[in-house]
Amino acid sequence: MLLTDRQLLILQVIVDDFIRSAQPVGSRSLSKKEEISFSSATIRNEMADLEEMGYIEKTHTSSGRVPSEKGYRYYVDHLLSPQALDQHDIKIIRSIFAGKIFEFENIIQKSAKMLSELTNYTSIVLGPAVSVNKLKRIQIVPLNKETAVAILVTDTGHVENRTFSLPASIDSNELEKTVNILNERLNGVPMDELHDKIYKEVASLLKQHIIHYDWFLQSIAETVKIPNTEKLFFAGKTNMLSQPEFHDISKVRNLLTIIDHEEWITDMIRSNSTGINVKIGSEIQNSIMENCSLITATYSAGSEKLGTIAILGPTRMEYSRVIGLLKLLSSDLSSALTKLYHYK
Amino acid sequence: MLLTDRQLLILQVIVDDFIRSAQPVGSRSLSKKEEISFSSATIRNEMADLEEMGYIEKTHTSSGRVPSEKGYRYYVDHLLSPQALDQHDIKIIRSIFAGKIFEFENIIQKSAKMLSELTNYTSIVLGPAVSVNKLKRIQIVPLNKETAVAILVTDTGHVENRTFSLPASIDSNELEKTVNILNERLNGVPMDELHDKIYKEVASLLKQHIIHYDWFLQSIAETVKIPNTEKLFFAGKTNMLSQPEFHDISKVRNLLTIIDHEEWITDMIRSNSTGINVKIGSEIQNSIMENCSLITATYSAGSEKLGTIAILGPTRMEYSRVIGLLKLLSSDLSSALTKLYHYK
DNA sequence: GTTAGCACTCTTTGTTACCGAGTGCTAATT
DNA sequence: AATTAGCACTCGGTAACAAAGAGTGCTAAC
Repeated sequence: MLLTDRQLLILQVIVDDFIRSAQPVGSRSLSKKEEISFSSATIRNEMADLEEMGYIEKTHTSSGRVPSEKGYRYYVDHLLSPQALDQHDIKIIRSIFAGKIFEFENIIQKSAKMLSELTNYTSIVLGPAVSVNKLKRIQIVPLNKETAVAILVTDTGHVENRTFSLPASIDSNELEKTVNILNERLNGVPMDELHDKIYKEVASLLKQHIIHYDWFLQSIAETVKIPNTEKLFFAGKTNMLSQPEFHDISKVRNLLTIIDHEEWITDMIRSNSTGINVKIGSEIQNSIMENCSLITATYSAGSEKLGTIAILGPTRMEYSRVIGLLKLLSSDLSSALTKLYHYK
Repeated sequence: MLLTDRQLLILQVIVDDFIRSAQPVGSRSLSKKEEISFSSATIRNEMADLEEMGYIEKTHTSSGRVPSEKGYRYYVDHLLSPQALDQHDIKIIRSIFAGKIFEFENIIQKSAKMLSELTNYTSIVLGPAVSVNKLKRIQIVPLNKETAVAILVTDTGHVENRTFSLPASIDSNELEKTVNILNERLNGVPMDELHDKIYKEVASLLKQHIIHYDWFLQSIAETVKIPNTEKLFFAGKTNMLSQPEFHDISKVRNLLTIIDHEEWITDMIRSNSTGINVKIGSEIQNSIMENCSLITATYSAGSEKLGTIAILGPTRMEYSRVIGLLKLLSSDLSSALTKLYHYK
């Protein structure tokens, strides 16, 4: 059953008003708005219909109306006022990319910070999985007779390091040879294939040159196993506390607890589609996030998808503005990274 | 004016009871305790004296008493029941050091986590300043024609890395020479002296070998400037939310905001003395932390002080237990690190 | 189809009363 | 002289109740 134009208008004004005020919207206050020309009684009738269809709800029998999840969903899908981004917002976002950009993490963290400051919601950026990057160089720096640091540099300039035990028997000559072999054989290999590749291609070579090679080999292979979880960057974790729907301590606690579980957040945010994605309330599939919405946008370098930017806020979120901001940021970020990594 | 034994006893029981229950302690409930053999009227008289001397307070005219800051201070300084650590606590702390230890950050993070889980307070560990470590090796890995990653490894196995621009003119041969010179000249130099040392000792050498050396030199010198802030490790940031004194959202927000300002926390925790240090309420010198206490303990490797472990909780904190835990952990941590870094 | 009018519902706010836990003081007891 | 029993008093918390206000649904009139 389709909504009439008037119902659409009323739904839109209700959602807009509730997003702004966080207060249930009554027929009388609606009738006073300039975009609405009919009486409160008419509005009451229409609201009764909208409620019957599930787009709005009452908090109690004689209260004003509040958008339901279905209402928000409809609003986001069909009623979003054209996203004219604020000049100030644009300026702030652009400022992130003003200076020369060297490091990925830097710019990502800055993006997250700006987003959370602009919106006053929590922003989360999911970085690229290190595991898909390719090895540029491996280096082993002995610290003393028994331990050494292995350093892995990827083609994106990301550095991983890990300390491990050296075999007592090894000398610096052998170590150097090993490193050379490793670099020769492993250059350009994706990080998550290093472990296998070492056994397949490096083992035999190493055997010829190194005494006690087996234990050393295993040790290196183990060291090279980078956890393939994408790194998360947060900003504004506590912004939720200033939202009126979180004036209840226990809700806040639950929410912050979830936020501190990075693996859950990663699962929540990682998306296989590209572009903007809006999850409202129970669509997030997490009962504690029932009154939250999660808006995600993907970013990429060249044609390769790298990660996701997300904003977590109350269901009563400024969808229009947030979507606009995310679109802008993800596209700016993508082109910055494309340049940074010299994709064409 | 000295306290009588009976006043001491009463003060102690009040503090103990309040720490346990978070409820003001009345004369009647005190008189029922087995360690107390006199009547509630007597207790009332003594409490009036204790209040006059500023050790305890009333929340309103006819309420029970609550320890004042001065009361807590006296309690911590003189009345702490001998810290018999729970076997279970000891076991947990010891478990941190069970496996072979390779990496500093690992063990520190684990310590913070265990502490916060055991106590249900917020735990903060201040790591050592990287700036006092000595350079073990510097490595430069070119990513493409224009950029390269500089990697600095310290004698403690800590790795810092930074991306920077390469001069267009440089070739791999020159780069290799440069790295060799840097390593020759800078090995063992404290991290915070690298910048100066490069200008003093490396500049002239570099000049002989490298074309366009000046800009390159400056670029490297800049890259080598490691921020000399100590790294902070947190655990249980939101534990405060479960403390009854923080049932007020605005308090929680203020507190969490402070906690997210790492530089403030660093200042708060960094201590020049060694050993255990207890700061109660306003002694923390931060009005938002008025109802918090901060207990810190230092840890070291050999005779060199490395950092600080801290527990942040409500003034109504389990001082005895926390101090016990911190003493144990800081000494275990110190000996583990002493071993790890091969101090004698 | 729209709207004015009205009875009704439910939250919010304020008032009042009362209970219980606690105190300070005085007088009796040890 | 120190301790304790007794009692009047204070204050926070809770419940009960009333009144105000915002809102609804329905009916009848426009």
